[in-house]
Amino acid sequence: MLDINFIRDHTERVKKGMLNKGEKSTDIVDKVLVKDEEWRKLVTEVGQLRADSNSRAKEIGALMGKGKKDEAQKIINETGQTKEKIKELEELLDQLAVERDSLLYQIPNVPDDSVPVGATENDNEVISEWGEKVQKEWFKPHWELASDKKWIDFERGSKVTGAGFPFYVGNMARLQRALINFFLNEAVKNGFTEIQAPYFVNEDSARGTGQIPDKEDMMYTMPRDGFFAIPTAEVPVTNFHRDEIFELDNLPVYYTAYTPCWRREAGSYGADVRGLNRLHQFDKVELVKFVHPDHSDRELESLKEYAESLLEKLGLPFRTLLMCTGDMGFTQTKKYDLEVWSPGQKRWLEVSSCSNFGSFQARRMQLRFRNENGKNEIMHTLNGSGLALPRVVAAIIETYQTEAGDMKVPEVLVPFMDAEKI
RNA sequence: GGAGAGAUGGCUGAGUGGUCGAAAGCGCUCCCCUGCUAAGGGAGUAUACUUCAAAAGGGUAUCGAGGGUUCGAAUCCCUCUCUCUCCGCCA
Repeated sequence: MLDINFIRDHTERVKKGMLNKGEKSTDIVDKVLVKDEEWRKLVTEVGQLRADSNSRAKEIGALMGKGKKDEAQKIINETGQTKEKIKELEELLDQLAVERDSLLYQIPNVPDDSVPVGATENDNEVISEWGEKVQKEWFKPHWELASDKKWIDFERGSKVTGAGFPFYVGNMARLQRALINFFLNEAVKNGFTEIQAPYFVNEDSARGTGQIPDKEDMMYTMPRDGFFAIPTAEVPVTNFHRDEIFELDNLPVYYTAYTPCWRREAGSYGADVRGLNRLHQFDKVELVKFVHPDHSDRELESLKEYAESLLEKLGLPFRTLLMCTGDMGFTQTKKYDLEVWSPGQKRWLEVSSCSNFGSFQARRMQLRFRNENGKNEIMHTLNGSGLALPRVVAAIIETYQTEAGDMKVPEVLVPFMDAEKI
């Protein structure tokens, strides 16, 4: 959520950001300012009433102490209406705060100035491309190879759980494990602390990173226990430090975590969802950064560059996109997507998304640090995939396939696989 | 799952209805003393919101969370959460 004071001071900028992100109307900004105005007026009023009431109570206490019960009783008799009035206004105050906050939650983060203004994915900017796209006539899509080799069992996955929950079998299970190890090792080498996180989170955590109320439908829920299956490790890892205050010297903090991710993907259909392109359960190594607000810009750049280095090491051609305002999402100030080339499908597949959230997530989570002046200040958070497995696996299968129907193992994975070909 | 104990400021820990936002100690910051080290003396040291042009200063709230009783709650009552101990179960 945005800082209400920021909205008050930069109203036009907030509105412009909303429109650029594709919101139809900015009425909500005006509404929230009105609510805030009412709330602040009332807070002062209630404060005064409570001050009166407190000073009376002190007087009574003093009189009682001296044994002057009659005088005390006199004052007690006067307090009746004030008490009722306070109660009444307190209820109104709570209600106003709830209304103000629920409006506040609906205002998206303001895009950074460097983000191109645009409405759809067509307005995203391709900022770099790496690798040579090799194309052979006999190239097959990964699902054909995977089924020939019995590497991925979609049918049994459907039987046991449902569509989008495949089994990985034999060498493919091994390839997945190799990738997870490779990604985690690389991250640790680059200063990220590895952590293992819970796979379920509670409602507060889901709210902290912004899945609630915006993207509730993306998550699987366990109503009996009040848990959500994590749609990404970002949720538990960012919430790891919820409500904490960091010492200045301890920033930045980097984490990496491997977890499965569960997404309902309601409404998805068509050719996009074939094979490994879109699953309900998939594996991902996530990267999360907690940083000083002055550094989040450059931290995003280094995060993106790190994610790119993984694809380079795997020898997979890819391109990097700077997402336009309309395609970047509610909570981000700036976002890069990495797309790997899928030669079997002849299309780009998103495998990483690196985002700067500014203070948007941190404010909800009360994630603060003690700044240069000894004051508590909201920090900035970032995250990125490093990387999501299924589409990387798809690209590896397709890129490294041989005419005989085998697959060469990418060089960096050979030590993890104990095999050069599968 | 059963039984019991507990949750107070950065930490330890006092406080069972009336100047308690909270004793004391530790830690931390500043100052003084001391030619090193050690020790000693003094002052300060929570957060959020609000008021104010700003600072200073006010005000309000916060003793796990939420509700209640009362003129007044850290203190009494109810609900919840978490932690610890014992028993049971268990990878």
